[in-house]
Amino acid sequence: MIHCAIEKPVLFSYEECLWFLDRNLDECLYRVENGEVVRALCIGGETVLFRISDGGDVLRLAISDGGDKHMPAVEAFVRAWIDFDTPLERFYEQLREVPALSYMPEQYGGLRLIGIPDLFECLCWCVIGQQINLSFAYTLKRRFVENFGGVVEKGGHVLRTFPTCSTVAELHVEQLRALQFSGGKARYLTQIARAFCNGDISRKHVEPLPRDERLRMLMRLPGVGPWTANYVLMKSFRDPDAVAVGDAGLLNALLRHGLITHKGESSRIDELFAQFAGYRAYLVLYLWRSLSARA
DNA sequence: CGCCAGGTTAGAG
DNA sequence: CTCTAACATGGC
Repeated sequence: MIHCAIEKPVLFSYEECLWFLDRNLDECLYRVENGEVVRALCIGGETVLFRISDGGDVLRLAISDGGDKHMPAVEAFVRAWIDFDTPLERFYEQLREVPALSYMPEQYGGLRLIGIPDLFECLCWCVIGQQINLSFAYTLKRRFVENFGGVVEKGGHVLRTFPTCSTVAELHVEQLRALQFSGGKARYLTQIARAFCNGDISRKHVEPLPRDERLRMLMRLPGVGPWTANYVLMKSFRDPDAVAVGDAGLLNALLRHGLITHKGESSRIDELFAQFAGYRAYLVLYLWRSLSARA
């Protein structure tokens, strides 16, 4: 067991981030227990288990034995996953300028944009979640991971890793249909997996491109439309201005705040987001956050 | 039973 | 380019 402490950034709330990580009880890629996050991570062919806990001014990381040499990679993953490196001061100023949103820095202060660093995982999660309610989406993801992903058992924990593209590329549509995936989702998932295996797409290819090119590259994949492409920019590439256009939850949040009176007021939405240049993705996150009551 | 859900696609006009 | 139906199923 090796430990490490990361200094928390300004405007960081362990509690808020933990709330986000724990808000859905059916998450299968990590566990939240006793205020700690436990997760498995594949690094260079090895699977290491790590644990995150609150250490006051620091975040504590612990890696289970054997994984000592992977601490730098785990630390880098956690920093990226929980978005340590975005300063939020300016965003909170922007929120305070909009009366309907001015409560947010107080209510959700320190909430960070928890990402999905792996591009393949992020795309699969989008396809799984399209046009179904979130709880069913988590059910489908669990079935997907439990049936086709990896398992690690260490120190009394059973943890799972996301299926690899080579595994998913070999799946038959009927295997996914049996898990109650629609025919469309089943086809998209296997086709996207093949695109990764073929090298038709990879993070390395997409990352260097400007936003429009990234969107275009992503939308060439089957099952990837504007919503998914922007969601991927937000959660996997950390584009600060990516907005999941037309998102059902986002529209509901805008309605609840009286920022629009009916869905389809795209010009008014554009105006609002224009005020949040540099932090549009964070505005989406905080609006999503507002849809869930505090536990 | 009906309507909506972290949408996308194919086909028609 | 815009509009529509179909997709499959759960939650309410």
